[in-house]
Amino acid sequence: MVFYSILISFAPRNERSFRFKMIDSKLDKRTLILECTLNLISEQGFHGTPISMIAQRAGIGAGTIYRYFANKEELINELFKDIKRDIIKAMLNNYREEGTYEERFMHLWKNMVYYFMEHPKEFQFIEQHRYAPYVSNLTREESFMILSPIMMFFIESKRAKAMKDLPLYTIIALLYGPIVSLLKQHIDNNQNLSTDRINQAAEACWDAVKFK
Amino acid sequence: MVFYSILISFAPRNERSFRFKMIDSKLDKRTLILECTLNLISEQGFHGTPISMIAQRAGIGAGTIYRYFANKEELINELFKDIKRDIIKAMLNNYREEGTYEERFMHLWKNMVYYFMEHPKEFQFIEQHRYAPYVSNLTREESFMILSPIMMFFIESKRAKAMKDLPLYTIIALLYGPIVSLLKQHIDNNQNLSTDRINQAAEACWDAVKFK
Amino acid sequence: MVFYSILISFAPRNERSFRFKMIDSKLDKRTLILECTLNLISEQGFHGTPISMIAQRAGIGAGTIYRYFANKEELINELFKDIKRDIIKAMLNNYREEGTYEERFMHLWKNMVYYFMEHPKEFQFIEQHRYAPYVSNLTREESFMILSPIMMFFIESKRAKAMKDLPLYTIIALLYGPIVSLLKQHIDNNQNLSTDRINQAAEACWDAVKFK
Amino acid sequence: MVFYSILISFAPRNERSFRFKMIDSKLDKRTLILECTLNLISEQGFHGTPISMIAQRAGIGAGTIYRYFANKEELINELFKDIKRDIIKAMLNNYREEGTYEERFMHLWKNMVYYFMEHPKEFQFIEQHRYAPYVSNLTREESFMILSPIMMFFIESKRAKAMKDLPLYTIIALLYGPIVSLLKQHIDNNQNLSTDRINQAAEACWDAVKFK
DNA sequence: AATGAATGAGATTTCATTCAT
DNA sequence: GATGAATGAAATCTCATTCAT
Repeated sequence: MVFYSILISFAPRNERSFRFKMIDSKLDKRTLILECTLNLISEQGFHGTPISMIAQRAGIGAGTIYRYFANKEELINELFKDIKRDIIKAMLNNYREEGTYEERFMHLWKNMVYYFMEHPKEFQFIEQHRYAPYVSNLTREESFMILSPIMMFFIESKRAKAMKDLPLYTIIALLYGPIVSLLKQHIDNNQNLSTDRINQAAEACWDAVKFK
Repeated sequence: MVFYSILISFAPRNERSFRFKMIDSKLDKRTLILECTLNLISEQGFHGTPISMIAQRAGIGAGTIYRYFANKEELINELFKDIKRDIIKAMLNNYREEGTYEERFMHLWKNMVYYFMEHPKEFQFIEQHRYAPYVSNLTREESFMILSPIMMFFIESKRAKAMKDLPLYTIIALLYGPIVSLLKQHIDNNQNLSTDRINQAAEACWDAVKFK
Repeated sequence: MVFYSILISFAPRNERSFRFKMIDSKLDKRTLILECTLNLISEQGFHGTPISMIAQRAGIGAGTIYRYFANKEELINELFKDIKRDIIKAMLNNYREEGTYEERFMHLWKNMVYYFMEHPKEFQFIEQHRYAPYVSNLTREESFMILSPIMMFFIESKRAKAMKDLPLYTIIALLYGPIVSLLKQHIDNNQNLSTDRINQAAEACWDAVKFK
Repeated sequence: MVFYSILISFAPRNERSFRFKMIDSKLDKRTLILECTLNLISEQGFHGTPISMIAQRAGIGAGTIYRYFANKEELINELFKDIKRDIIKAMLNNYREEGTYEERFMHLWKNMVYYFMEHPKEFQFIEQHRYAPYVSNLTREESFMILSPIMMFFIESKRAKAMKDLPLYTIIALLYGPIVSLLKQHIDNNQNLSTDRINQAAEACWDAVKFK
């Protein structure tokens, strides 16, 4: 469940992350490796992407990757975490705690849809690797560390009788589940996501959870 | 998009299925291999499940697997197809074209949830392998061959003004997406799916698509 | 050196060979297996011809082959020996110990060329497997058992000062070597062997060995 | 037809050959692999020479071989091409376009015999793999690219009425065929090739093709 | 720090041979 | 006698990881 797993991984940046924006060739290379990994995995699949191919694409030596990541598992893992951070960031883009609950929901929900539409590789990667053993372990560890603004929004909405009094996780399923399905249709099945379809679906999602 | 891909694969049973219940050691072995594969993949993941391990678990020689499946890809593929057939069968279990549209929806929707709850390995496998290259090809090939009762139900519901006039694929996303999310919570995150939660979610899904 | 190895393998038929012409289903099957083996090897190469394929082509069970041949090596071996016998037989076809030495040489030499032209599979098989370890051992064992009419012809020709006084094996090389080369050209390189080319070459070979 | 296929492969040396004499560990390893392959194949036969054995003999890891050759077929192929180059080089050793045609023929012909006598493994390998599918393709591709000095020599000899007016390929068969046969006797059958026998055979070959 | 050649464990797959039917 | 399913040893090949340069 990505929505959930995204929310909970809104953890404080570690040392590495702090240096993230510095113009630091070491971190540039780290980012480069992650980008090449994402691109190659979305092109060739996980099986078809050996470390040597990532190195070649990145224009570096294979051994160099091991200066940034302990092993292939950690590389995938870090990529997963980085993408989750980006998703959260995108979803909260321009989000203000004002307006009606419906308006705020629409903002968050559509932000996510548009982010995924603009980043299909990230979407596919997250969906594909959700079940990988290392990812789920990680997720669980981080699970109760953070309560993100989005979780807060749901809780507040329920309290304010704007949303049905459903279990938090049921709400997440009702709102995030359709996003995944719509995007898979969009990406895989050529069931194009027009602005109209997005708006209709957003409304329907709200109908599912809004207080009657 | 599994809901969809499941629907369209409601093809007539092939020879194999007919002979299925015969006490036929050859078919027993085929089934045995598929079962061991499913179990091992759900335990060890796809990467952690070499052919040799499947053979060992099944108590047969590794080469024997190649008498039943041309290669590992075909084995996974056949497993995927078999599970899809079972899911469809389960969803249509006791389904009758009578009662209100809401009642009929509840029947289909809950059938699917319960099937997945009772078959978590199958659920995980289907979700995990949706992106595998062979699967998407398969899906597309079968895509327009069959119009299942479920698709018919959606179309009829719209015509009868029981459901909103949304694109068919939007409806599917709104109804199937939450199932996937709920089940992932159930299986991965220990967010248990009680009968209450299921009923609440079913109602909310209906709220999302029902004609207002 | 096939010419040589052919000559010396003109051994008395063993029990099996005696029954060869009987209408004996066991022997028919043996012959069938050998024929299919030869055909498949010439089509698919030795590597591409597993026992199971031979069995399939012959329309019999794989296990059955093991009733006729102890193992694959023996099968190839027997095929080799059978073909050698046929070649000898063909070369001596209509051969009479009369006429000039040149005439008798022409008869033998052309018989062999024509036989190979009509049996390219046999030719290729013999050439291909000359080096197989089992074959060379065999050849050596049989080597000094038989003095064939052809060897006799060479010896007599030398004695009669019709041929140069060259070592027997030199004569064989001078006469058989060009046959192999010509046939490889014919089969591989589309350097067609016309009657003219054959006659010219036969004459040239005779020029090589005839007494001056 | 090797004589021919040798002649036509007298291509300009590639990069590899240039760097050949440099003390370059990478090329040393490539050469090492080829040498071990040739030795093992001549000892154990093609079937009896798995990659792992080559690696062991070369004292390197099995995977290393795949850094130099894409697969086993390419390894054999490269070995074939390398040997062909060496043969051509040997045959033209000290060859000058002067003297009588007979003298020049003797030089070329004996050079080849002596090279093969000194390199029996190379001889056997070339003879053994002439029929391999990849080799014949190769040969054909290169077929019309090069007109070697040897072909020129034959053509010129015919024009000068030093040789009979036979088709070029017939001449090749008459001269190369006996070489193969003689060497097989020498190597397989212990029919030793003395200088006398070589000289006699060379003369006889010349008798076969010389203008009368 | 960066490289990429080398490694070798391990994966997939083939196939000669056996043996229960 | 015939069969062909089953076997499993062995072959080819891949690739994550190491380490000398």
